[in-house]
Amino acid sequence: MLQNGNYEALYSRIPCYIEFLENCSEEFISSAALAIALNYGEVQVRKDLAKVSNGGKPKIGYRVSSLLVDLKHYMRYELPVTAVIVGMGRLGEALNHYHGFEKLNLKIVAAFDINDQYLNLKDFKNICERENVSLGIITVPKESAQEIADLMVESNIKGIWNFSSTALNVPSDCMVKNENMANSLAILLKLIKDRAE
Amino acid sequence: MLQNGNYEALYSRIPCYIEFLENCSEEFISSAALAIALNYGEVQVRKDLAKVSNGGKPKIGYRVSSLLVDLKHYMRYELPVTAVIVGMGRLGEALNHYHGFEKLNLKIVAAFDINDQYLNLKDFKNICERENVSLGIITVPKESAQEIADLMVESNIKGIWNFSSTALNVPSDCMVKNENMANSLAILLKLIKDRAE
DNA sequence: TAGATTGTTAATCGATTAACAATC
DNA sequence: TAGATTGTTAATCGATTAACAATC
Repeated sequence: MLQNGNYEALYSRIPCYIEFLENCSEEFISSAALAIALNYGEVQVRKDLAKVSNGGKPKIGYRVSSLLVDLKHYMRYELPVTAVIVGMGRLGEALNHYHGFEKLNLKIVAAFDINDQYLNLKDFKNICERENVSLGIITVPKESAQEIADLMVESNIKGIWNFSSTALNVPSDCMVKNENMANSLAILLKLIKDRAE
Repeated sequence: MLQNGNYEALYSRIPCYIEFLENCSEEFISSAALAIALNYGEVQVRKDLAKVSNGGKPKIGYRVSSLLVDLKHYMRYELPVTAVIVGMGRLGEALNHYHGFEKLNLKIVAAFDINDQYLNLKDFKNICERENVSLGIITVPKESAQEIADLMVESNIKGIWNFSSTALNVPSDCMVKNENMANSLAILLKLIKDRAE
């Protein structure tokens, strides 16, 4: 496993900066204005931007256009990635049609399911190798999630976006990001319930 | 805004403990076994469980059944919550049919959309008040997200699960949890790309 | 020059990990 | 009693915030 810092907190804010700046018509913007718009601390914004760009100018702020270039480059948006998705239930369908992945330079090249209106899993490895797929999206029920993950690892996929509600076992050179809807909701419900006393 | 600690990290692990223990047929379990199964640190498991239950027994471990009771009670699973969902595109449909919210004691009682096969927004406030709705799920495009959020606040909703890709402005007694798919994916892509050198 | 704004250093905070003491 | 396992105290780590110095 590689070792140079994780910065997930930072990585999660950068797309928000990008989103906001894409819709910003000014030539320059200050850290204070960004902080207010995105509900972050002012110092935090300056720290984030310092890590990513070569800085703003006192009294003027940051040039929006070059900040955008720097932020996107930092996130490596310019590198295209191809993905496949396995499990074409409602969630799989939703992700497959989602607008907003294009701007990340992600292309979903194949959709698999046991339902034969989609691609058959027997062709999975071939297709992944031919299309040089590096991301796998898992939207199958938890019972079959691990076997799909195994197939993905075997097919040289480097990252898994896991929507099934089970922990996956994969070698350390394959990244897994769990996106468990029910768990995420459980956190919000706990916060709501605690506030209500 | 209430002030007694946030513990989001802890809250996000608890549903995983619960999930695992639901499918565990032993009478007792050790922190080490849980740690291995869920890929957490052993000490972290013990700290988490100490916060939630009244403890295990050295040499024996934790009683699975009472641990489950304590974990669910800590998360307040016993309190039912009613929710509404606005925006019945593919993602809205997926969430509306999602299995796994029931176990959290959440019931989605109404689905709204401008498409008139669903409920009309003009009845929103009435329905929310009648059904005592405390959670709103937003799956509309970002252009209309803020106005839906305003309507929810006005209708006394206490928490918003926001799938639109924009920051919402709400008073501090309404919790917002952002679930921005594209941003979440961006983080994973960044990690994958960095690893590939 | 004065003032606004960036950049940096130090302090705080929270979460995780390590070391070890307590207990069945 | 010895050994396994829990529980707790202290150390570490990372992220955020506060205070202030640098600069245009």
